[in-house]
Amino acid sequence: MGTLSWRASLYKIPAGDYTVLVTEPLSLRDEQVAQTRAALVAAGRRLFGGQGFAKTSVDDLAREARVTTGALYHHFPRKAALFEAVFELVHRELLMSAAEAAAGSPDEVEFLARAFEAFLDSSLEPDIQRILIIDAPSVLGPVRFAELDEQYASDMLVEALNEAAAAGLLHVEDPETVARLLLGALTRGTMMIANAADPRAARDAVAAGVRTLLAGWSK
Amino acid sequence: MGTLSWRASLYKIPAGDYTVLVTEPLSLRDEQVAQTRAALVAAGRRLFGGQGFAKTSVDDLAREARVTTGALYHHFPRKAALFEAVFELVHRELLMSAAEAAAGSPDEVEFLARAFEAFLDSSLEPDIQRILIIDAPSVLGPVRFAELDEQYASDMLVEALNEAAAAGLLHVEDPETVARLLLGALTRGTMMIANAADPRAARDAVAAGVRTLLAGWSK
DNA sequence: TCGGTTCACATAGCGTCGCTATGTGACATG
DNA sequence: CATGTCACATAGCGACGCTATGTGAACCGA
Repeated sequence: MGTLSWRASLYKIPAGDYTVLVTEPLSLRDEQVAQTRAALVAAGRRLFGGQGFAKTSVDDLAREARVTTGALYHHFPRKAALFEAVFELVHRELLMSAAEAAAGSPDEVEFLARAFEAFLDSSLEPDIQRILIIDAPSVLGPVRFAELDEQYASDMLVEALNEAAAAGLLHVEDPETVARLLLGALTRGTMMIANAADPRAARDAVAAGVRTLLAGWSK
Repeated sequence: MGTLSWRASLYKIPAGDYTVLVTEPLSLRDEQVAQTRAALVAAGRRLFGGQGFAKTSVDDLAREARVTTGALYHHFPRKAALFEAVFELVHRELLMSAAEAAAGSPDEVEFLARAFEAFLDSSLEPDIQRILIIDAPSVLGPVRFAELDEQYASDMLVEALNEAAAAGLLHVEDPETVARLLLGALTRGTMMIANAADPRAARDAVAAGVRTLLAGWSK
């Protein structure tokens, strides 16, 4: 436990359990520590997702987590560091649900299309959009945002593109670049959907557009 | 002058002159007012572009514009309102330079490709990226950002797509959606470029990727 | 030309925010 | 059981966004 940094993901939340870096059983005290941290991250998820980063004060966060600001600053050196933990959590959930939704696809291209649509569905929830798309770039800064986004989204997409290419289904010269561009298109698609008068219709329109993009690379 | 709101774009800056809503000659006093406003917007452009919205204080802005904070709040009701004026200015400049760079293209598809590359070149300048891409969504909020982005970018893109489709060069079913997706891909492309170890190489890779996207819709 | 009105800006200060310095008590350790 | 550690709590500082109010110059009708 001694080397457990604030960046490590050791906490329990209703959506699932993640234990990283630590394999041995935790003492009672360490469990309470993890609980406090989890409460802070959960509070961050609710408040950042609901009203955005700027309008959420550190006092709000501490109150929502039923701790004091001192506890918050014991776990996270800055307000933005708590946001980063929330960002990672939400991103991980999003990836998992997308992969789950796309599992069992008949081929690699269909896997991509289904994963994209799952991504779009998630962004029907405005809190996810607020955290991952609206606030993250400015709060984390462009450099850190690019690092995390690469780690959580781009890498997986590159892998999927490469598999589809290996299967002979897609013709992609530069998967690294294409993955970012696709991700950008998807991101903007989510903003369209979230702000559309008819989100359901917008979702279907974006999904069709993305499938058209994929079709453009088909052999 | 009486109905001139803070949203109106009446100022002079080194990059060009914009006079909106007012056609009759200005009095000396009105010119000084426009000068003050221009100084504030110019200061906002420098500071917001250099250090970002959050790290730029209202005092910084007033000092840079060589006025007091009272003057700033006389022209703009909130700090974010000054940012919005800067956003509109930069966006307009970007559109004009992109259209200029693409003028004289042999066909509509080539016009699009050249305009896109001009857009990418502009984002080699980190201040433009910081304002238009990183900070704008969170500062303006998703709703206002979507409105402005539609007004300044999407509409023009939709028009260009429709022209290309009318010329029989592109097969686009839903130009509205495709425009947003393309714009999203471009936006992410600019982030790639700005954070790349070799921006020039990244620029060419993104440009090639975007041309591939367009090729996917070619007949 | 003169009086009053307007208004562009200056000045001072309030409430809130992010963050820090310091205190404290429970628990782990030998 | 004594001692150290550490997970928090408490208090407060400096900076920030914004507002209330003051002021002087420019405009305007008589």
